[in-house]
Amino acid sequence: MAIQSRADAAHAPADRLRAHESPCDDCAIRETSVCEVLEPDQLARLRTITTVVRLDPHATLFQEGEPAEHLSNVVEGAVKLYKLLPDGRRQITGFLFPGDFLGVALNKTYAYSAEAVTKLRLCRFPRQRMEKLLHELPNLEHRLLEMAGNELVAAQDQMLLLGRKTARERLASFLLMVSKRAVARGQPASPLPLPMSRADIADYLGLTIETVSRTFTQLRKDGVIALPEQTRVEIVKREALEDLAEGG
Amino acid sequence: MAIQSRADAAHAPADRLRAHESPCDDCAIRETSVCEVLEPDQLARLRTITTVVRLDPHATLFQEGEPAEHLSNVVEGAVKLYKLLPDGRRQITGFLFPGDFLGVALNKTYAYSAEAVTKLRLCRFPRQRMEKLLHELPNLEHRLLEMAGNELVAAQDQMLLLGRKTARERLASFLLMVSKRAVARGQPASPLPLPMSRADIADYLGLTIETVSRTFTQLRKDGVIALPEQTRVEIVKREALEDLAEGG
DNA sequence: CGGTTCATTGATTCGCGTCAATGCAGGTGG
DNA sequence: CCACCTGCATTGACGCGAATCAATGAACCG
Repeated sequence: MAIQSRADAAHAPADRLRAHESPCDDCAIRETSVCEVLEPDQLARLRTITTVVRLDPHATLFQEGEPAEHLSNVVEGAVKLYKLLPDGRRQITGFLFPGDFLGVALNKTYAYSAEAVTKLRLCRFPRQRMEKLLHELPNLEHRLLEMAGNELVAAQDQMLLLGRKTARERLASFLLMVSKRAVARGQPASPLPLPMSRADIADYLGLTIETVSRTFTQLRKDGVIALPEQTRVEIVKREALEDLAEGG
Repeated sequence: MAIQSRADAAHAPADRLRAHESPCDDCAIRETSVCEVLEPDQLARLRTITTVVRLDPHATLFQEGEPAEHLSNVVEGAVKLYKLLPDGRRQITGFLFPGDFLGVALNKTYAYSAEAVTKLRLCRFPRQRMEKLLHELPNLEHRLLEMAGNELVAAQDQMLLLGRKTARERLASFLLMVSKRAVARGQPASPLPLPMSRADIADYLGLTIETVSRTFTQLRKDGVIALPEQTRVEIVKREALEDLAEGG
């Protein structure tokens, strides 16, 4: 698992300008991200510490254990977060999509590694300056606490999935999660683009590639989903999928 | 799984007085809980919305989906948090010990059920009044965000455990977690009281009672731990246990 | 068009779950 | 004080769901 390119590479300096030039007004994720709670003047202050960063697929944003220098807001693309065991076993703890915030926990070191799944555009904030800003903008801090709460709820759902659900139930839950988040971003619930590989899905669900593949095939044969392409799923019987996801 | 007694039962009214009478000065968990960041006058304000609650083992604090009326601080005893699937499969998402805070997420409804593992003493706060207080005491809100961050890190560790670790590795991780938290509370790292049942441990680790029991026996035969009683574990070879927990 | 990467499918294995029996401690009543 | 019950925990025999090992297929790309 080689580090392919770093967030602080070539693009960043050029893009910092861009953050100042183009106001956030025409930002697609404006109303779903952290920024939503900010008044225009507060937003302007946030923008002064913002760097827009672009990354290619497979680029490493940071690795577990490194000092946490930046927080980020995903503007475009998808990110995966994961933890590794020394022998290489991997658990993906989450996927981030546009509007998601990277680093709500505000820890001094990263608790997980992060890698670009697709081409990526981020708004990046230096952690120290962001924390200073938090002290001055209580509504921003409040918003962060709210987002942390949402993440905790999602984490608990994922524990239930990993500890107690079957392979079928896991995949059903996963597809519904991706679908719901697509809707939250104003995209159709189906057909659903799946930017991540089968290996990523497997490592997110605590399964193997083979089991994920077999389970996709099963669900397709059962008429619950369709797979027009490998990276696209159509949810045919949403209710059946929901029953499955809840163990019904 | 019957509801045996509720938090708002007999004890509460009598104990509310107690919260006013006895100051927090001689509280054993004062310096490890939320309260640690509060100035004396702030603490006094928190105390005005505090009710001390005592509960017996197996008492239900609240159930998943109920409106979240209270937040609590565990003063004495242990709590388990869990989620259920419709068919009864259960995943325990966490154990709380003295000093731990119940409800950092600040959600409108409880995302999990909570039940007393042992005799329990809690400081309980009405959520609405607590949120109002948060707006007035930014340091309290900041502390809550910090605690939410810690919970998120723990949740991610647990996902790695549930998704990728073997039964031996899970039990090793569990024992070390309990041990570390005992130390954090100023108690010895070993021998370790295990107030929860084998069923609770199983549901926390995504295993069955039988597998937990067999794995305990294994670790005992390997000389890594000793089990002087069912509810007490001695960590004999801590390093071996740590290697195991990390997949070594 | 060969090479590379990823997904699918099949055959087999294996760790943990399930089912069942036994052990063991604490509580209760005769 | 002991017989009995009851609720865990332990141990054993067996089965199953997902992992592993292996082969094939399909898309992409220089």
